[in-house]
Amino acid sequence: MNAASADQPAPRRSKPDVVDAAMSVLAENGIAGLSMRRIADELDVQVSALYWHFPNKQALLAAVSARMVTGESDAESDAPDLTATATALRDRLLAHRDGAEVVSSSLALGLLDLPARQRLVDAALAAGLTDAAAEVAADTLVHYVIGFTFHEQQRVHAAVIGAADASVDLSPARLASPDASPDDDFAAGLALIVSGIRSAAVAGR
Amino acid sequence: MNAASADQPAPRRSKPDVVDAAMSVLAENGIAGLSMRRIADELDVQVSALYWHFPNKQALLAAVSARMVTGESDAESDAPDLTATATALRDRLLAHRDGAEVVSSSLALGLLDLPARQRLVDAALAAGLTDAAAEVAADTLVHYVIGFTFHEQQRVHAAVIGAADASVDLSPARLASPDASPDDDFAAGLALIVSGIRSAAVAGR
DNA sequence: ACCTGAACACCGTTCAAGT
DNA sequence: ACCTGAACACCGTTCAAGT
Repeated sequence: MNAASADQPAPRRSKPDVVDAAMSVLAENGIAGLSMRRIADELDVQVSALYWHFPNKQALLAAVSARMVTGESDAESDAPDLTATATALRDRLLAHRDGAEVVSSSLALGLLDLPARQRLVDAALAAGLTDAAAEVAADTLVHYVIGFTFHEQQRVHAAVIGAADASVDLSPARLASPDASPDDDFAAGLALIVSGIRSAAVAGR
Repeated sequence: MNAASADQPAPRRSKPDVVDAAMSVLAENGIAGLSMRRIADELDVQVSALYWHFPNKQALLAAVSARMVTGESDAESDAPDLTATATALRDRLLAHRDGAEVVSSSLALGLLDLPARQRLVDAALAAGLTDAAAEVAADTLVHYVIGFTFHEQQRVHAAVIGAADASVDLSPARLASPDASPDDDFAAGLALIVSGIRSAAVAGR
């Protein structure tokens, strides 16, 4: 039907095209289904073609991660705020299927720069921390945001698979306060850390 | 040499034997090299034999995780202490190659009970938090410990592979205070959270 | 009860060769 | 510069069959 009549100049793909394809495969299949072959299929290309654009899968994943955590809102936030920046990072991760896991691995491998981290450092400095303490505070918040969101997103996946039974599916925190949502739990834990950071500012004076 | 002369009664393996084999494969090859086939080889058994003992790889990993985080020191600690319990959990994770990653996935899938979490809840209650706040505090600490250690252990791996260059290999915190070790950074972040928890105890009174 | 042997449906990565 | 086609060395899981 289309083999002989095709007169197209054979469309060539760019790096951003590959990232686009990877992100749509991720959205549809999750990180477990994000294979190089599926990405290639999405682009109507052979798997080996991907290796001209990226040296390996991790590098492609790092580019996907950068897309997730980098955006317009970076310049908007005028006054640096710990809670707002941490919450915005969480929202970014939640906006993509398995976002926390993808970002976590790129970050740990040193393949990703997290813009939110610098904003957290600035906010901590503005709160009165020393340079060294501000770095520690930023890393603590980043670990908390990614850890919490990773856990939350993996649980969604586990629920779909049915791997965990109903009793385990409820986190212990939910038993203590049955009305709390993940958002509330996240905010409560975040408030704890931010409060600790404020104390450090006072103590370090 | 040994095929015809073998008179052994064909040794059968138990569940703990499989976990033993998995842990030694993990120690030698890391989580990336922890395959069902390598575990089977370690036991001198066919891969399919593993599926009589465990329904799938995740269940085996959960049993490995439980070994890592459960131990004798659980009953020893008389007075519940937030800092000591969090530090002890970190030490457990560090004691095994890729320990944080293995435990993290089992935990997120709801396949692992973390004894340290209950001890953290108890410590938070003893510090004066409400029931709901103590659960949040425990989860916050668990996320921090696992997130920090996971990041640290992945970086070790990245350094071995040589994936990250030297400039990225140094965390930003290290640039600010060049003498700080991972242990110091961990302790500093932990102190931040514990301080926040103490504030919550005062505020909730 | 515990394990073998063989298969199924996949993986990431490499590489000569084409245009 | 960008991609194909084919191969290499792996995966997790299933299942009939053996003892």
